[in-house]
Amino acid sequence: MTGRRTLNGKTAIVKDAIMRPAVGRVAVFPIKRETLTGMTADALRERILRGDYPEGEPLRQDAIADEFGVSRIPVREALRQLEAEGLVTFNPHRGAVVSTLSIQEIIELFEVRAELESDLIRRAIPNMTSQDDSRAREILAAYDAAIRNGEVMSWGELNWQFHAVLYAPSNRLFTLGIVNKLHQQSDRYMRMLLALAHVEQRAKQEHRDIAVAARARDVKRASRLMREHILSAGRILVAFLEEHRSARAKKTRRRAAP
Amino acid sequence: MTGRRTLNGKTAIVKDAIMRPAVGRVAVFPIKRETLTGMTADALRERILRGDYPEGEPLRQDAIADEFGVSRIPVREALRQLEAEGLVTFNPHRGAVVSTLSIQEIIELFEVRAELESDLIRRAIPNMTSQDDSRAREILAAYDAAIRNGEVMSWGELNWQFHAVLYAPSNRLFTLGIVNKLHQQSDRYMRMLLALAHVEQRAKQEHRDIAVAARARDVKRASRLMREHILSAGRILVAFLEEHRSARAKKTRRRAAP
DNA sequence: GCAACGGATGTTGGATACCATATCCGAATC
DNA sequence: GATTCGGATATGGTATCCAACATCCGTTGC
Repeated sequence: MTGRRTLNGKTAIVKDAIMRPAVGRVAVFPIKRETLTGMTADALRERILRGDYPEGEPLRQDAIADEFGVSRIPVREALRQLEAEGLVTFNPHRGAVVSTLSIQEIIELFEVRAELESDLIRRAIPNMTSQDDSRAREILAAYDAAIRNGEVMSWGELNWQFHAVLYAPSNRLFTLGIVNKLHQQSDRYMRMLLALAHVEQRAKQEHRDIAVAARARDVKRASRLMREHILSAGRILVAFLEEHRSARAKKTRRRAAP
Repeated sequence: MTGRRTLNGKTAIVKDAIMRPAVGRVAVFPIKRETLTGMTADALRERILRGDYPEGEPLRQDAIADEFGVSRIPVREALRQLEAEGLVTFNPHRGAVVSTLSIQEIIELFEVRAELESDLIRRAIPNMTSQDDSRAREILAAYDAAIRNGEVMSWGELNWQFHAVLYAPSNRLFTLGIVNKLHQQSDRYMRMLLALAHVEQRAKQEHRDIAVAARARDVKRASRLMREHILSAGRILVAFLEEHRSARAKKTRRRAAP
């Protein structure tokens, strides 16, 4: 066996399963040969993005290594990687914690996104085909279905896919990589206010409007709508966080000095 | 002794030296307590940015660990960090190499910079004070002196400082962090064509023009000049690289089949 | 009563030794 | 000439050990 089994039913990152066709048979499909470091990084990233590890949560190397059934080395390397992605913060000799963005940083995050993404869709629309249109429509449908069924989990992924489909015809992979990282950060926070129904409905309508403008190849309108879509989402999130954080700060103070 | 001595006169990252005042004396200044991983990452980053390690150069863990007088662990973590910064590329089981940006990626790099930095200076100018003006003037003077003395080494740092001083009044640290990383990548390539005198002179004049517009608090003009400054630098670099790379490709082909 | 001191304790940062495996390279083979 | 078959070599990873550091907590001293 290649993989490493957990001792007591914990998570475990398995290498097996995929790479075991029938006996004596040759594995035709290119087997996914990732390193443990990469898999650990992926697993941790997903947990952070899904909110399993909330803001400020300390990430103990031993515990994570234990849970995944690996040694501390790949865990540490994965954490370093996530640090450079902005998802994790290292305090020397005190370990890593899930990073916290200040209100100011979140404001900037959405404004940078607005800048880059309105530019991306502007460059993408001239290259769009009817295939892109129907692809966007499909994703929107899946998006709506997910909302109706209350699948909060898949929201982030579908939201990114919708944006990515609109930007893809720009053929700008480098920029898309940057924007993808920014999306990860913003989605991590957006998930917090998905419960608020009017936010979902609003985003859904804005997405629909953008798709229509793109289908009409209306560059200016689509670009403007995208910018406004991002900026308004940012404003709503910031308002929510300001209330949320000030409330939590009060509670902390009260607990500290009762 | 805290530090680790090299065995045979190699580079060595020293922890000592700084943290040893006179005997019995207390270290007043906050001693720089970085981890070896961090120091290794810094050292490697600088070497890559300075061009000591050229594009595509394989980065052997053992060799680096040896040269710095550390074990492989901090080296591997440092490399992971640099990977996420885009300076290094990992090929599973084949090791890390200094990353190479394609022409397309470099085009995008400069266009993203143009987008973000013209926006930054636009937001910064309303907050500028005469102190910022003189600070910019100082850096420009140092920049000129460096060019006159042919100090290619300090060019990248001074160039970034000039840009950073102009953007600082915007109070947008998050965006500045992104832009800083982009600058690192672009400076790495710009250094290649610093020998071309007309490029230096041109950049110098453009910087001067931008500084004048900023001093006049002319938002639109400064923003436009900055955008053009970045885009024209990008165009020159791309032209140079296209020639350079096609020439090298020919030579490689010839050597491969003589 | 309260601040300062001085251990416990636990975690990180790092070294070292060791191993399995993937990749590369050259020689032998067909 | 193309292919196959071994070594070399470097990476990815484990296990174990240790020093430095942060933090908590009880004690001391004022």
